[in-house]
Amino acid sequence: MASHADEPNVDAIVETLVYLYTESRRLTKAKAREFGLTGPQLTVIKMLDQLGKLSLSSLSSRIQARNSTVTGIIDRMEREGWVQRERSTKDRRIVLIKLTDQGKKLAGEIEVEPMEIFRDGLASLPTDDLSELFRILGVLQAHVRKAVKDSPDV
Amino acid sequence: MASHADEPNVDAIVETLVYLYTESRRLTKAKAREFGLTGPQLTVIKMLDQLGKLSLSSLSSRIQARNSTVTGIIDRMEREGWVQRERSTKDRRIVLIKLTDQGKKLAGEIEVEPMEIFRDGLASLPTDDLSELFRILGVLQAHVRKAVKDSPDV
DNA sequence: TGCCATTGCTTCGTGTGCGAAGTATTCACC
DNA sequence: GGTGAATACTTCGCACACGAAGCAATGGCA
Repeated sequence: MASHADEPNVDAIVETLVYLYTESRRLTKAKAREFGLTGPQLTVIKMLDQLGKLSLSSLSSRIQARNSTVTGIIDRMEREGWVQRERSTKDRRIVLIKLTDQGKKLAGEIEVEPMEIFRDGLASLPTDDLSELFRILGVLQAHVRKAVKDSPDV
Repeated sequence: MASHADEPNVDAIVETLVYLYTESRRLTKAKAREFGLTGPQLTVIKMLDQLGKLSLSSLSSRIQARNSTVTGIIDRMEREGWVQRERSTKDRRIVLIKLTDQGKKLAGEIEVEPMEIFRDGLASLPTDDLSELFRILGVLQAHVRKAVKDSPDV
């Protein structure tokens, strides 16, 4: 029910956003490769290094992926010996993920951030632009969150 | 060589951007499903409907994917009878992709845009914000393009 | 004209990414 | 305390997504 094609900028903005996301992800992946990691694996290992043990679910929501996706990622990381699954004693449904010693060592050697190129771009912006961007994206996020909530997921 | 963690907004912006992209893609995928399509297939069919015949390469660059990815997408769409491959006579290396009659019919029935939720959010913004966003994203894009050009792809 | 680098596409192997369905566990409520 | 709904995770099948390697066609240049 949206009326499109009334504001030509919209198409350009969407295109730019997709470009920024896709290309940043590609460059991150290429960097991660140098450490024998994939993109998502880099994100996970950094996150565990900073936050310690995390349940699979909280890991999923933090990296914006579904549990079924993260199960696979952790499977492969466990196979490589970087992480370890551990059943929570309080709630035996919960699987906690933690870095192994080898995983911690690897995490320490990595000097790359996920979406690093995009971050660098942001860092080069004047503070005012950063604030504006933060504000506007916030509005957009609220809009999308509402749409997600109202969508037929129930 | 970037100094991170100096501007707390950066992390939040990255997170928001990833959220917007991921969730918009998911919702598009869900909408596309109602027409028996996947997300990328929806994008391709809309594009071909608007632009007519396109080479596989130009299709790839327009949807921000690699040729090897698009080959697979077109394989499946051809299997469903929506598109057709056609060898260019001018340059026999080039494969032109075009909609079949069935594909055109389907394209006409679809009232969804790729990233529609994000577009809707943009449409609800005041014009000034839209311009600001356009400008700032443009700066970021220039930054990333430079990084891509300088990366060891050569 | 001939040769080689380049271009356009496909093939292959691996890793996401997801929904649907399944299992185990916990919770809510009676 | 027992039972059904809810939660946490896994499994499965399918569709991207990509790099590397391969093949065919084209172009550049001697």
